[in-house]
Amino acid sequence: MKDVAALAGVSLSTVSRVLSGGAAVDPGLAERVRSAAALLGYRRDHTASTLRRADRQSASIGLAWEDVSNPFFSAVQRGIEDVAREHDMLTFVGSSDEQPERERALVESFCSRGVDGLIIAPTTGDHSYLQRDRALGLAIVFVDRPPRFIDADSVVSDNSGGSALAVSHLIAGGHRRIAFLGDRPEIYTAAERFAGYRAALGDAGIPQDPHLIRHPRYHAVNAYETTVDLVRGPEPPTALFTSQNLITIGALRALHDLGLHREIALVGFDDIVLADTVRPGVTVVAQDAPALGRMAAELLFSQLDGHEGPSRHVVLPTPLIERGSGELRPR
Amino acid sequence: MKDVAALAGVSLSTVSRVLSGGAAVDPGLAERVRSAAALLGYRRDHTASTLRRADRQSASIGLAWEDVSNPFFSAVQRGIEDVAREHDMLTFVGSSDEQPERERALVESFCSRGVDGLIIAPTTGDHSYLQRDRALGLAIVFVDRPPRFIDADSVVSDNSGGSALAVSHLIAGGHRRIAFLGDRPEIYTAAERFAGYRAALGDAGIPQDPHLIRHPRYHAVNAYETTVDLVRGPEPPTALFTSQNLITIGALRALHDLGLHREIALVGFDDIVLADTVRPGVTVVAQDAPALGRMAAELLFSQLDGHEGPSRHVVLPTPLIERGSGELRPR
DNA sequence: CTGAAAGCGCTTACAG
DNA sequence: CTGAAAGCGCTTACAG
Repeated sequence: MKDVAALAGVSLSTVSRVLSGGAAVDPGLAERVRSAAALLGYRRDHTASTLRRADRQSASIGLAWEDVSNPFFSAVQRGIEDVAREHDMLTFVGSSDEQPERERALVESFCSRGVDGLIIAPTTGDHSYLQRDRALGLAIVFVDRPPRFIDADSVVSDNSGGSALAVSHLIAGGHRRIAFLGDRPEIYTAAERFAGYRAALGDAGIPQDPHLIRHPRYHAVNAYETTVDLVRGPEPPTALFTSQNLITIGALRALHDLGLHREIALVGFDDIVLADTVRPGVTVVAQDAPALGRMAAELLFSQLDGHEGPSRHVVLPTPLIERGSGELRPR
Repeated sequence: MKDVAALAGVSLSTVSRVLSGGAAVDPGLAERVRSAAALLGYRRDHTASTLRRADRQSASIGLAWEDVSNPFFSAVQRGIEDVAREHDMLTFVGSSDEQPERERALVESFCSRGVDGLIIAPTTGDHSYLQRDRALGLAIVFVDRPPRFIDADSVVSDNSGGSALAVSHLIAGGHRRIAFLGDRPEIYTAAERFAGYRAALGDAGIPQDPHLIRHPRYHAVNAYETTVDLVRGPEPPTALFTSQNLITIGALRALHDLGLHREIALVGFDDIVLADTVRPGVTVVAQDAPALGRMAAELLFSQLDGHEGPSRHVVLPTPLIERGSGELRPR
């Protein structure tokens, strides 16, 4: 900037005023400054600007996902980016791998680089450590799951409602032996989906059978084995409700390998690629990941625009998409 | 930091020395500083530190993808993150949507926030605009595609070799009418894969048939229509080589809908979810996206560690994964 | 080993 | 409208 000022023959103040565009400057001088800047290929140091500016905004936000390579989160991220771009905001992104310490380290890194806001898919754990930064003006929105021990804006899918919808759909198709395959119940989404399953059974007066309730961890391979175990058991289910995308994939592989994909009904939570190409097509209740992201970003920017008042908790619907696997009748 | 110094009863210099950990400080003083910092919940402002430090490193890098929500890029990103974490580096990420202006705006934003390095999946276009920053010490690595008009490190998959492998595999299975479905040939990867297709045909002495060469744009729905058009034509292919994941998905849907998935062979470039669940399983040549990311990150950090010398161009292999669809014989 | 002072690249009251 | 000066939160020669 010094060089630009020297070349244009004006003071640093004037260069700053021209380049930041706010204050009134003589058009002739402004033009001289602009052409000097262009000639030198000058680029403003945004971080130095942030340091001195009154608003102290860095125009960057931090995203903490469970795993950036999970297509669900990358779709959420894309929704956020589309909104952030309109605000000229850049995004830092990192993975917590579901480890609270790692999430916290990530948040620390984001904050020490002066982000204006945080969008977090919270790990299971205590989030009160964010209270302090929040009180100091940091904007925070939680997505996919609500946090614990902190009151803040959140955007989640209707996990229990969507799950109840899925299970009720199977019940309406005549099923009574419906297995539940879900992530560990400590995880909020897993617990909510399990609750939806139980609610739907309860509404229909169907007792829960502990043998049909399984919690394979996350990975598709475990879901595969769990499915094999279930269908080979003494009283196998006539339908499966697989409450997470990787679990759906594992279960689907197992049913196909065993040749049972036309015998045992399946409804999954979360849409998956090729769900409509497999035969029968995979019936799912679908989350709208980009919409979750857009909504989270809008809440965040409204906080940055000065929104006060009680926390907002948005729940997005999860419609049922019928493709065949969920419409198979019990034998 | 002022507050920490006051509470510990030392100068700012001493606090800085203790917290940055380099210089020798009296252990007693150091302890006083550390407990004062802990008491106040002090967090160092990393950007201010960057501004003044001799090395001027911000410990952040920028990633410019075509689309952050494309699972291929999010897998590359994860590979980068794993390496970056070891170096305590944070990553900015954004999408260019294959638009050169958008990529450039993204790079500008990254640079004005002082990133130490850039990993770019380049859009088709001129990248000489990066020369200047590169000369000024910015580390740059290109991934997935090489850049044009700039010499820099790059990491790509063996697009032509993998494609030739795929097509030779079909030829070895007895096919001679093999259709090519690829992205627009202006895109580097598309051109390379097309070259591999032609090379394999040439090696086998099979003439190219223009009717069998199609360039549906990117989206799965176009690939669907192209496939329908191909197989309903007067001299339909007996095999398809679909040279991109979304194209593979579109073609697969079309074959399944038309009931031709056991008649017409298919090999895709890039692995896809459920490829082993569809019947027949989808034969592909697979890229190792996390490995591309890790390698790109390692090249980047070696530049930051002072690597000099000619640019390095890494080509990662793309093995063939046989699952059934590529092993169907011509009727 | 420690502190006072200068300065990184900017912005912003404050005079003029 | 313009410039000289102070200062954002840090680090780093420079004396002591």
